[in-house]
Amino acid sequence: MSYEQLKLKNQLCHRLYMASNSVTRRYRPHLDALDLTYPQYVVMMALWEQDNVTIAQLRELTAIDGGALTLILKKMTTKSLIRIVSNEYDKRKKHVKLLAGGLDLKVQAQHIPEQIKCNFSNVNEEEVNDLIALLDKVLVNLD
Amino acid sequence: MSYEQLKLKNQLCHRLYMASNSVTRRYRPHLDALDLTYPQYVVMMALWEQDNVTIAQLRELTAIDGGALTLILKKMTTKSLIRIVSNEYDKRKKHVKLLAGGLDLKVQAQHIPEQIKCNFSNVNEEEVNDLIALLDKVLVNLD
DNA sequence: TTATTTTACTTTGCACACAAAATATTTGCA
DNA sequence: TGCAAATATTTTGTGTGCAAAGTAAAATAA
Repeated sequence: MSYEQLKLKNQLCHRLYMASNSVTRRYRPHLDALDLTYPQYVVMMALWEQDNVTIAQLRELTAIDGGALTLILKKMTTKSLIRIVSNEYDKRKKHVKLLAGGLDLKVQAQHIPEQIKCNFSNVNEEEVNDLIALLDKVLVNLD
Repeated sequence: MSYEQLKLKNQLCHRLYMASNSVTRRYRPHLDALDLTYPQYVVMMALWEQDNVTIAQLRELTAIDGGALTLILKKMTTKSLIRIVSNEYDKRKKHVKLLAGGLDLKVQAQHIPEQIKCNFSNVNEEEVNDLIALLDKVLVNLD
């Protein structure tokens, strides 16, 4: 009956918590320049890949909570990055469309990924891929 | 000039974001039973390992933001889990001490780790260890 | 000693993350 | 047709995460 399993050093979840917060924090200076928060950046990346998706699809793609997404999209609308359009045939559904300002940001954002990689000097390309693969395995069983 | 790097599937950070949120969400039902949030649980784990630490040490151990930690400790004090005591020789420093209620929770919490592992049927013990090792490598360069 | 700087912690303001309740439509069934 | 169940999104309330400003005490410099 050792409480070994309760020690912080054995908690995968705490590692994920620290890593997620730490890495996201590294994005901040880059995203400040675009006047975006990290979740807003995630929404933008989703839209740059596929424009005119419904809010439900965006939730699926980004894994951002629905309630939070409403606020995030509202702010992005205020910044004229996107436009929300109700579906003509099913008024419950709403589509999110990029505006010119949102499209332009893609050009400014294109170098962020490689700049972020500089923060990972301690892990090589292969390890990043291993990490992504393992996280994807973890994510299979979760939501 | 492909925008390949901006695609969500290539973002380590988004994986960390999703994994951290998803895994933490899995703790919720278990922690609700103890009337703890996840960050509060992290603080408890730290204290169960080492009692009577300063708030600065707790910040170091848990990687929880200082401002947030003040609120978290306030709530834990209200629940009579801990007690905050000013250092006699340096009144800037404060020590966090477990109360009986906080100690008792350890017994109730001891089976949470193995119950959580049931959510990771898709990854084996070795993969969890690999994941932890890789995350630790990532964390070396961050804060 | 007194003034300045540093250290430890708290407060404030904003942006999520989340569960649960509310709202508005649409679908499916009697 | 009419109405209950399902779907899509928003709202509400609580709890962080974080940067920046504020406060108080201790260490250091002048």
